[in-house]
Amino acid sequence: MKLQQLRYIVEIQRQGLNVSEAAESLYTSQPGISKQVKLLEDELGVAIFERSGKRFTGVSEPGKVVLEIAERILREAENLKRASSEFATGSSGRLVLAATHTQARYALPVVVRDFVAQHPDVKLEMHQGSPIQIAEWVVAGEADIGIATESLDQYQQLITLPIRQWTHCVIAPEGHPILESQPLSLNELAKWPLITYDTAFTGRSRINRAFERIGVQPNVALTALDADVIKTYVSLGLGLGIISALAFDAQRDTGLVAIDAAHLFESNTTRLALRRGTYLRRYDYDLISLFAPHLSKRVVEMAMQGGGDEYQL
Amino acid sequence: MKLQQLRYIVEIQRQGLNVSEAAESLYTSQPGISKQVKLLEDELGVAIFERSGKRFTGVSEPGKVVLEIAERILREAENLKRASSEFATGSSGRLVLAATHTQARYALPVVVRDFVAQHPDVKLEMHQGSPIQIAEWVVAGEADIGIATESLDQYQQLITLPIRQWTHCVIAPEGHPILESQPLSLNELAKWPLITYDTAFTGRSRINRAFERIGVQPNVALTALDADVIKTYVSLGLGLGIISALAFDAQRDTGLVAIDAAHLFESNTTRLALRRGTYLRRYDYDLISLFAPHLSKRVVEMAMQGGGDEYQL
DNA sequence: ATGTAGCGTAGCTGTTGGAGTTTCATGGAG
DNA sequence: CTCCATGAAACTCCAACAGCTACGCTACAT
Repeated sequence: MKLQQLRYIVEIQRQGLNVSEAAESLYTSQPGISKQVKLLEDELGVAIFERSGKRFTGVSEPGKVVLEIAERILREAENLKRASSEFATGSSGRLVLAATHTQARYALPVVVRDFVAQHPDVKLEMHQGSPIQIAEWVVAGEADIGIATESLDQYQQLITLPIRQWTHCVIAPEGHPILESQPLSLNELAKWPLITYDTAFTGRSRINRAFERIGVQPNVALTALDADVIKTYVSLGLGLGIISALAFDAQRDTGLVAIDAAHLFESNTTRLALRRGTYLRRYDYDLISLFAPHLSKRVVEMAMQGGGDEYQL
Repeated sequence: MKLQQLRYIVEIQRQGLNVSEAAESLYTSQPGISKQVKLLEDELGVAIFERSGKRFTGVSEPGKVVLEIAERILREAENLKRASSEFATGSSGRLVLAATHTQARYALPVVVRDFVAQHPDVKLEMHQGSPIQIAEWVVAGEADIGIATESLDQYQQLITLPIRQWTHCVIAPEGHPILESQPLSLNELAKWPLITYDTAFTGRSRINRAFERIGVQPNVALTALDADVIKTYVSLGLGLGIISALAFDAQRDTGLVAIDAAHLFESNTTRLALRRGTYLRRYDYDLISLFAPHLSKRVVEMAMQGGGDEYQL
């Protein structure tokens, strides 16, 4: 059994059972792969793939088990390389951070600044995307750390850790009549056109749920992917905005007023996602600790080990 | 990176950093190993071993991490072979069960009989040993399943599951004066010479602790590794026996009387030990379920996954 | 000082992984 | 039904390399 052979079968599966494509993506020849697959199957004594004639048509029952274990082995092999390259290159390296707009724009700048100062030799890359994209990047190993408020709990292969809680706030242009009605209620809010986040972004699900619970259909005039766009349209008078309280800055956002809405919508928890079983380098831990001081190396290790038991904020 | 290279470095560590011995135990030549180690170190960019001149004198810091991951990879590779050989050979295979005398003699016979009937093609091997030996066999992968009452919780690499609780009983020759004193007390017991298990066997620690707690020094005249020996000497009138209640059978053990001692000594829990991260075959699960019906495949899988969270009887 | 255990180096060889080309099987379009 | 496109297997060939033997060198013990 060779690591190479395992790489081949995993890649064949990834390419939808097409050996030629697998060969291409691994920069080798199709016959070479065919041969190695055959050798592996002979050695293990089981057929990994189902064939009809010369086509691969499926993964056999034993093949499923074999592929699963093979993937684990390859992941560990990846870890081995990561771990030793960390030692080899000292503090230098590359860290890919995947985050949503909200996090990238409002929460991460300070963290990134401090991290870059602490680790000048680490190339920090930020990938911005939707929560689902973020989760998938982390699962695929394309990102080392993912940060988002939604969707991260859907993936069995992710370990997620709570970073911080936050609530929504309502923003209105100065002088808007709603500013008179204190305290703010959902019914009051529903009378106005609303501008808020797109589905599956930044706590949008909590907003929907709040209105659903009182049986009121909000008038969502416009949805956007980020608070900056929302703020722009609120300034233009198109409606009231509902955004993360993290995203409002009284200094900068002139002409706008924020009203706390913690009592209207459930609070949200920003979470950090790591791929289960991945080796974390010193600077991975450092970035996490910078972002969430309560997540010490020890706490993160526990979560990676335990898997099941959830760390509570 | 090749699996072979990982095997080499792990074996070097196992053989106390002696490359020549590692070569011998892997049936290959010393220069071959030296060369592969060097290649691996070059590829990873780190020195795995510390050398003084041409001697290997230690494992470097990165080497520790590398070796740890390498061991995981090799274990998974082992799992892959086990898994596919299970499919390849159908229901046949080999299962090594390590147990103490008490278990092998009194608890396992029924289980083994049923298992053999269920799986005529599986070669069942029993290794009898001390609890510590059992634990080490399982850790080393020499035994698939270990069963004992003591010591199993000392090993981080083992998953242990509770099988059943049992208590001790006192055995005496018929007509012995102690049979008059009901209920039995520790102080009463301490007046007679006692015959019981050797240290670290079958709940002996509980026996010691009970006497310690009341500050009485028991007169242990003889210790043995198993209940059969103890019973023999009790029959000869050398003293009173303290054995597992499992080991007494009123039918067979004529001339002896057992007195329940559940109120004198803490109860003991027989545990089953598996190596963390090992692939279990269908018949491994079957044997476990036969022995402990509450340990269904699902429960065992949970324990293997979770690791931390303990299943309670 | 000297012997020995034990690793590295050199050179050789058999094995094998992979490239290139050809052949064969399948399934879909006309 | 025929023909063609797709895609896997078969075969040959070659370069790379793992591993072996022989030998030299270093560290350490006596």
